[in-house]
Amino acid sequence: MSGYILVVEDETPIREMITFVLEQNGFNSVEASDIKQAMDNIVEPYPDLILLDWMLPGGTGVKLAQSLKQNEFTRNIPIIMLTARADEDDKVKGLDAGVDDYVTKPFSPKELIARIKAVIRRVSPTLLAEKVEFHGLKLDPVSHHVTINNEALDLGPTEFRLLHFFMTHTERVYSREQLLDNVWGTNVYVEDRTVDVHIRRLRKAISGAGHEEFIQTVRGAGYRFSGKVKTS
Amino acid sequence: MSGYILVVEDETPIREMITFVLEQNGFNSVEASDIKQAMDNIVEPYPDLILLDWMLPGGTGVKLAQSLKQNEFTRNIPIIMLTARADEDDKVKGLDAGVDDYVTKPFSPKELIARIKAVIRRVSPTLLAEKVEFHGLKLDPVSHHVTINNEALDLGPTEFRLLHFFMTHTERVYSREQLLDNVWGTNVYVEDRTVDVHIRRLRKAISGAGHEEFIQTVRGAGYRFSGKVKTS
DNA sequence: ATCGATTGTCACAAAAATGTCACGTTTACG
DNA sequence: CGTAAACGTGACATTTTTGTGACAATCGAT
Repeated sequence: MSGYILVVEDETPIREMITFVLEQNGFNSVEASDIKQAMDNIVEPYPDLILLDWMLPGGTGVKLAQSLKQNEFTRNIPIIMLTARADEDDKVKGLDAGVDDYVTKPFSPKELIARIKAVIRRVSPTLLAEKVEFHGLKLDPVSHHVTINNEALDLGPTEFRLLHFFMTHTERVYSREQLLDNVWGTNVYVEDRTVDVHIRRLRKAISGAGHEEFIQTVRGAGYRFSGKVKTS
Repeated sequence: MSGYILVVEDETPIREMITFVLEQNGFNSVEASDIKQAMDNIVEPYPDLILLDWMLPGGTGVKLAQSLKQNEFTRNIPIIMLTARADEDDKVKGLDAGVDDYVTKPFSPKELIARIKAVIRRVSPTLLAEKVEFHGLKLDPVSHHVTINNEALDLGPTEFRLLHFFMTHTERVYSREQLLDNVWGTNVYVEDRTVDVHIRRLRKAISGAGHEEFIQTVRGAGYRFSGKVKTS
């Protein structure tokens, strides 16, 4: 992840537990124990998400949420409220304030992470996408940049998705049908051989920069993305 | 910051300490040691905020606050009261007078600045927005001025917001929908292709000043703001 | 009301990407 | 070897996506 998550929670043990969980799961985090500290941290670069305690000294979290959602610069920062109460009325209020989701204390780390990812996935899916690197090949789903030994590659959308799939599924043979399902999508009717053509285009783009053969043909079975060169 | 903060405080050492702190933190300030001086300074251009001592010779600060809050021209100037007393009754009085916040003497510079920022952020967030610079492009969210290599650009409001968003979110691909959410606002119904048109206008404005291509098209994905120039 | 600036939408042009085919090449296997 | 199947490759028509100019509606300041 490139950005960070702001944790606004006055109870220090809980706050620290949360940040611990976040960092265990690869999120950066910044802590705030009250509204004031929170406001001081809601500046550029804005957090990717805010975990906001319901009850805060010096004002409720709901008010902060409301004011953030009314400000044009902060309006789009997703907010997850932390509440000890499963109070239905309060939830309604919070949702009116534009809050994106709720987590009721006590919660399990697993649940918290799941909620966070769900919200981020809804708001900005690419944030969860991670850079992939493989033998000098680099692919960044966020910027859509692909480089081989720091030299830029120009790929079409399909080649990009195909390469992304291969780079996250290496050393394994995939049939044309499997590739169609995973890259083109299920229930799409295209000829099997179309895969060949795109493999061809991808190979051209990669080795066009003069490099080894990443995509190997497995006769009668499909294709395999691998660092090892086929000797046969 | 474009404007200034008016400091109304009769005790010279404290007043000077405050203005020192303010200027250290990038705020302009004007000093007043009594009500009369204060009134003389509350004219156009109005201060962005007033720091008002509770006890002033020739009248209490509360009265000044009240009269300011009753005047249609000065009503919206945020006021922070400086008080030596943590007296609850006084606070209530002050808040009744429409005062925006309190700072109890003695206070730390950090606290003062934080309170000021919090109030300004609440009242007029754009005042705190920071200038953005990127490869010779400069954007000032406060004055809405944009320059490229010190040459002024003329942008419409939407182009301005779009550019601001891009300059604070570089090297990342955003889909048309994401741009609509972030620049136009959520739940606004506008055609996807409208983004294209504004991209076009923004590109025209930027490169109209004869410069490189900041906004890159990522086919099938959206647009990306980047310093790197696409070669192919 | 009037003028200019701004904005969203459309229609068309331009560009890029895609899927398919035809044909050449390689491989497996008798 | 010879043959058939599997795969590579270039070309091409079609479709999809994006660029661009024009235009009417809207908004704000006179």
